[in-house]
Amino acid sequence: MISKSEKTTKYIIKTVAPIFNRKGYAATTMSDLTAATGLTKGAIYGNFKNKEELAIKSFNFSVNQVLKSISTHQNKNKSPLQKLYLITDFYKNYYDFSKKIGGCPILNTGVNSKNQNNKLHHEVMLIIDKTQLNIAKLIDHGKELGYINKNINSINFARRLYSHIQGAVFMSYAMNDKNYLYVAVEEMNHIIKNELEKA
Amino acid sequence: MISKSEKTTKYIIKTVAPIFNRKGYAATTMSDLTAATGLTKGAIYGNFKNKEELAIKSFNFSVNQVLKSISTHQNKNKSPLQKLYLITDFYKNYYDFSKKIGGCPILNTGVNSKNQNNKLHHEVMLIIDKTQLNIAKLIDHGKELGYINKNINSINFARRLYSHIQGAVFMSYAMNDKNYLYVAVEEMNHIIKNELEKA
DNA sequence: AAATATTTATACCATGTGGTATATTTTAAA
DNA sequence: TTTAAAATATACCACATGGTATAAATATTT
Repeated sequence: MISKSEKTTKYIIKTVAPIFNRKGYAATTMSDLTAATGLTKGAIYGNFKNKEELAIKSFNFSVNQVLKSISTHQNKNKSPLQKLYLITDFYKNYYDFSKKIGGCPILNTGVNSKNQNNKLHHEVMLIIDKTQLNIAKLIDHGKELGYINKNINSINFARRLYSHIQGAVFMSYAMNDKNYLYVAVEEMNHIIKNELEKA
Repeated sequence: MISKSEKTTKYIIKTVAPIFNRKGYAATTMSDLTAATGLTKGAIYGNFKNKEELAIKSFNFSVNQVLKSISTHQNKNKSPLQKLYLITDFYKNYYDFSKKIGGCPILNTGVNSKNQNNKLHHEVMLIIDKTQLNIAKLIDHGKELGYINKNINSINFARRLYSHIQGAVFMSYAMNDKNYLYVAVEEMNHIIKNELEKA
């Protein structure tokens, strides 16, 4: 049996996550949160220890929205190499996708939490590490199946790919221009084909 | 004759710029600024209309520190192609360099000002546009002198280069790892050599 | 249906916020 | 050296901040 507070807890996180994402931890006020949820501070503090706990759970909610969407997108193909291409393909629509959730949570929280909120920043680093590792595992799997060149360093390649994509995510966000993403995806696909794929 | 206020105005900007850069506009309080400068609010508001004006001038100060350093670094060589390599070379040390000024002002303000402060965000876009245009001009000059392949689209290449670098700037910042910059610089140099340089 | 436990609203707290009017001090001009 | 002007400090403003104790309302159990 799901309790009342479990439902409102989820409702608060879902409602509040895009606000934290867009404005950052410090700039988001409790008034923003009560206004958005239609609840009072009493209700919010009844479900969360403090603003920070809510911010961290909101960040993880936003990140999971991204990761789930990538995962779903990847289910279109079984091959690890094709799953890699499906990652870059996902980012073609990331400008519009991330707009709906208040921007890229990794980029926004990565920048906003640095030197500001160690717990949040720690969460960001964990997610980046995890994501890069997942890409590396995909590459390893591709090696095993003989699709991918075994000379390549999986984790290094994953880091390059992620860095490249985040650059385009930032540029498209800062300049309101999806084209940065399109170009970066083309470039990444080119690199995957030339460096990763076996002849 | 330089007036007293001109000196304190510059002193305030110089002192305050890294704080705005690190914390962002909203999270930086007037108390932060009076504490750092050792001046009172009366003094600060005597030299600046409001917090926003000071933030914009601080941003431009931080950006100019970066641009001047790049420019100085570029003076090591006259050739436009070599000047391009000197740009990427500059970013090898950007982790330590930007740390001194509170982080990359383009990245930080680009993210923090989006949907938060339109004037600041506008400044960021102007600087990015200007920087990309300068890179494109360098490429154009290289074409004229016969060093660079004329088939390449200068502004598109400049955008790719900038996007790639900012990705590494973000990753190194978020992950406390200079290696992202080293790898991205190597990759960019490789791309410049293969795509730009005439055989 | 009554009693109990959980959840939410109200009213408040001390402190901090950006900003300003004015007094005081410091600088420059006469 | 006196005087006018410019720059800085003080003291204050109304309002917002994160957070809490407690009362009211709502669910849940008995």
